[in-house]
Parts: sequence; structure tokens; C-alpha cells
Amino acid sequence: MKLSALRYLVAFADEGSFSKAAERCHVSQPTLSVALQNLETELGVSLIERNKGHVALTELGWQVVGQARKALDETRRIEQVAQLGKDPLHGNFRLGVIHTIGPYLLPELIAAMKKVAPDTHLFIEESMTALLADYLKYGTVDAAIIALPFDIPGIKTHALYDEPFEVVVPKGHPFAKRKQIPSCDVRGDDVLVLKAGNCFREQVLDACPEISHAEGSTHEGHSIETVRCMVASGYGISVLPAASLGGIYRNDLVVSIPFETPAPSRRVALAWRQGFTRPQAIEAIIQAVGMIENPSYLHL
Amino acid sequence: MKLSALRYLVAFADEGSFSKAAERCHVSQPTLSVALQNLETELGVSLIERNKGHVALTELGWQVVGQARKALDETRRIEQVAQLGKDPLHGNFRLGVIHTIGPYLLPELIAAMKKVAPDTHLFIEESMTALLADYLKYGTVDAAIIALPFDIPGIKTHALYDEPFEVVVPKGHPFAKRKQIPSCDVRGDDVLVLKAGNCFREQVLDACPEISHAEGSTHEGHSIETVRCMVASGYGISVLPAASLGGIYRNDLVVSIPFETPAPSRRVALAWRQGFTRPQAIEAIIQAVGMIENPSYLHL
DNA sequence: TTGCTGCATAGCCATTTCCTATACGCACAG
DNA sequence: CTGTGCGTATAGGAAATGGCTATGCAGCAA
Repeated sequence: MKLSALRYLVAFADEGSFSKAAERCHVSQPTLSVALQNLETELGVSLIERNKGHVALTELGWQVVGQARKALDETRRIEQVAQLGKDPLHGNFRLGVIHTIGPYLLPELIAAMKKVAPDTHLFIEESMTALLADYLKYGTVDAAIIALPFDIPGIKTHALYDEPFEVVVPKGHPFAKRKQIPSCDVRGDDVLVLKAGNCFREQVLDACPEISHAEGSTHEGHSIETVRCMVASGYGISVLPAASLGGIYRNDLVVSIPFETPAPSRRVALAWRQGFTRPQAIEAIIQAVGMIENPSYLHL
Repeated sequence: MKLSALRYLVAFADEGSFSKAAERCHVSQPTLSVALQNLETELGVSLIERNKGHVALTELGWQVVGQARKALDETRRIEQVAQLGKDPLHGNFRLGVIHTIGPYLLPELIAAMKKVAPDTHLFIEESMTALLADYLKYGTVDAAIIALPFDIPGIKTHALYDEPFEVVVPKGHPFAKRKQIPSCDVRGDDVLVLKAGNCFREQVLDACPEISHAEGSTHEGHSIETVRCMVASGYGISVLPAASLGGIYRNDLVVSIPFETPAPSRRVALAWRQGFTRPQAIEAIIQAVGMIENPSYLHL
């Protein structure tokens, strides 16, 4: 079945003559005539009654014309859908974020995106770095916010900001009154770290190599919030990213103290597939991050 | 836009790979690959994100696929409509009837058609012979029941039955007690006839040439029912077709008397365009007329 | 590295599609 | 009755299309 033949048929129904229909369709009369004959042959029915000196649609012809109109309408709507979708800032955008950043960045990021790209609807996928890498690769997410380094073939990144780490101790801990702490003071087996798989665990261990970190020990937490509660409960001290300690996450049960400069930190970046078709949406996210006011991290 | 490209796109959405989609569509991988590239170019958007080692639909791609499915569904339904319509006894049939036959034949004809072709839905168009001829010609009706002769180029006819005429007089009229009347007795200026345009008027004047028939006189009626009422009211006598005098149309205000044999009559026929595409429906009507029991006319 | 898989590209061929020219039938006018 | 105009069908040829095979190239697994 050819869409052109359907258009010819509808034109014939509207014009009531082969010649007029051909004119309307910008084809010659024989072209349209033959095309309709073929359509009838293909469907195995007679759509047009050809009489000496007069032609008209058959009863069935009218039914087919009606259905053909619907089909043509739906195909026209394909073009409309494509046209609407041409705006790269319109439609859904699937954004992955690592667990140790999501809760502390997203509320403000989403608010900023509403201003930068109000028609972009963010779907958030929170996970761990390794999984997000796969998601990115296979297109499950369009982009991801992760911590560098993030060197994956075919994936591009753009640094967003640096996030310093801070030491977290329970109220009344000997460190609690100090203004700054050197990283070498964070050591021993009472330092709580995240469980394996969270990239932040490795980043902390890199920053404070003297932490004792037997994997599977009771001094591991599933999430930053768990660790914070464990610190508050006196299980030990920890090192957490600044964003998880400021703003609405500040509380009275724990005390956070900056490291001595140069404070250990991680560089947070946006990552996306090289072939991603909406670079403008990537730009919008970068711009939205830059718009966040009073962030608990260091703008680049 | 090509329907094949839409099918390829949907197949790709289902299979997630060019090769598998090509296999499903029974075409080679390059064919499908190129077709989708062309579709993207035509729509001016990117539907598929091509990465090294991995391809996937874009957000917009999914939207277009959804719309493409609808369009393909509607085109498939065209074939279904055609398939259903292949039954020539299914669907609408527009039947024209002249005024002087319609009310007296249709009730029984419609009942008979319900048995012969229950899926044929009759649309009735009641009019005068000349108009029906045009309707037939231009396809406004599919067939017409008229009185012979009806010689029109491109129109075929099939005689259905002979309908004798009868003399109608008011109760108490001198003719009322006679068993038979010779046509020469029907004469003068108190014979009521139909107005010009009704073919039955000419048929009566042919049968009884001695009727005085100044056109536009007060002795003309618009319809058989009007004439019957005029006879009942004592305006004169008339000649009417037997079918309008029997059955439910028999009443006590007028008396109908047969003509002497050979009684004047008219031959009623079915007429249709030579090129009409559903001859089976024509056959069904002829058969339905033959099925009518106890008709007020003479089966051939 | 090597082979395998999967998509893109190139070149070729068959088919399709559209055109012009022409034939044919009908209607209308002279 | 005949010529002319209108409308559709048919025929033949040119151009465009759609399909194929062969091949290139990148990623991935062994």
C-alpha cells in the first residue's frame, strides 16, 4: 500500500474526477488513474464505479476513503510530533546521579532547570558510579552527574564544581572544638566509611590513607545519611562531602570541621554519550548548576 | 514519507538493532539502515542515537515510533475495511423508487430483503422518474424501481412485475356496482389524474385516451393519496394502480373496479447502471420482489 | 592479536513511478 | 450528422527509487 495512492483516492473523493484530483495532487491524470487501479487491485475490491461519461465512488469506496483519511491524518501527525520534538529542550531527559550527590544537589538543580529549560522534564535515576556508567552507555540515562575521574570510551564529561570533604564528629568529641583538621589526623579504625561500591569511599580513603578499612567491618554504612546517624550515635567519626553537611542537612547532633588547606575534595562532573542528540540539554544542565546560589561547594 | 520506513522504524524499536529489525522486515541490513537515515533526514530530526557499539532510540524517537504505530494501524484497517466490504450484500444500498410505487411496494420489499440479504441496508429515495434517471446516472442511487419504458444509455433494466390499473369511483357512483369497465368508458373532464411529471399520469392517459386533461386543471392531484381523497370527496373518478388499492390501502370511501380485459397495466422494473459494482445486490432485490406473497400485482 | 558482530557506505541492478503522447467514448454545438 | 471539447484509459520511455551484494570500520570477546 502506498501513501500516495491514498492521497490520490481522497483527492478523487473530494474532487469527483480523475483530472481534478490529479491536478490537486500535482501529478498527471494517467499517473493518478493507474495508481487508483493498482490500489483497487491490491485491495481486491472496486472503489470507483467507471461508467461511460461518469465516474463515482462506490459505497465501499466511501468507507475506504474514510479510513484512508484517518491513516493520512496519523501520518501527518508523525511530522507534527517530529516538529514539536525539534526543540532539544522539550521533552523528557533522564539524568543519572550518584547516591552521594543526588539528595544534596538535586533540589536546587531541579529548581534551576525550571528556569533554564522549563519544558525539559527531568527523570532522575540515582545509583552508583559503575551502574551509571552502564546506564549511560546503553542509553538508559541521557547524562549522569558523577565524580571524576570518569574515563569511559565514547563518554564525554564536563567538570561542574569542586566539593571539599569535611570531618564529621559527634557532639563533645575531642575534635569538635578544632577549627581545622589535617588529613593525617583522620586515622585508625573508628573512622566510618561507605560500603564498597560507592565511589566516595575510595575518594575518602585516597584523601586519608591512614584510615583502617577492613572491608565488611561494622564501621561501614550504606549511605551518607546512615553514616551521619552512626556518627551521631557515637560509633566513630567520618569524612563526608560538604554538600551533605550544609543547608537543610546541618543538624545539632554532629559537628563538621574543615580539613586543613589544601582540603581534600572531589571534582563533580556531568557525563554524556558523545553521540547524544540533544547537546543543548547538556548545556542547560551545566548552566543550571552554575545558577545555584550559595552552594555548599566551590564553583570552578 | 514511506510506509515501509515507518515499518522499519517500529521494527527497530521492537528489536533494538538494525540487523534484527532488517531480518524481521525481510530486507537487508543496509536497506533498513539507509531507509531510516532518509526518514530522519526527511523529518529533520534525530530518531536514533548512533554510538560506537551501541544504538538506541532517542526520546523523540520513541514519540515518533508511537505515532508511527498508530499510522500503521490505521493503514492496516484500510485493508480490513476492504475485506469486510468484499461481501457485495454487506453495507448500504441506495434504492430510488417512483412515488406511485414506493408506499405500496416498499413495506413488503424491505421485509423480503431482510431475509434475502440481511446485511444490506437499504436507503430509500422516493422521487419522479426523470429525477431518478439523473440520480441513477450520477450515482446518487445505486438502483431504482421505475415503470417501463426506461431506455437510458448505460442503464440496464430488469422487469419485475405487471401492475394492472383499476377504476376508482366514490361510493354510490353509477359505476360502483359494475364488475368490469371498458377503458373507453373512462372519459371526460371529471377523471382525476396526477400532475405533470408523474409518469403514471402519462400511463393513464395512454390507457384511456379519451380523458380530457387540460394541464393545471383542478382535476389534478399531487399524489395517489390526494387523488384517492379527491375521489372519496366526490370530485370525480380516477384510474389508479392496483397496488395502491389493495391490502392496507383498501377503504370504504371509494370503490375500485377492474378494467375489462385486457386491462391496461404498467410494467414495473428495476434499473441500474451498467457499471455498477455489486450486481449481487441487484439480484437480491429481484429475488426479494419475487418472494412477496399475495401481491396486488401480477408476477411475470 | 584474531575473529566476530553490527552499522555505514558504495556501486549496481530491477522495479517502480511518473511523464508525454495517444486512443477512445461521450456530450454538445453548429 | 459531424466536428470539437472533455474526461478517462492505455502505451512506451525516462528518471527515480528501493533493494541487493560487497566492503569498510569500530567495538568486543577470546
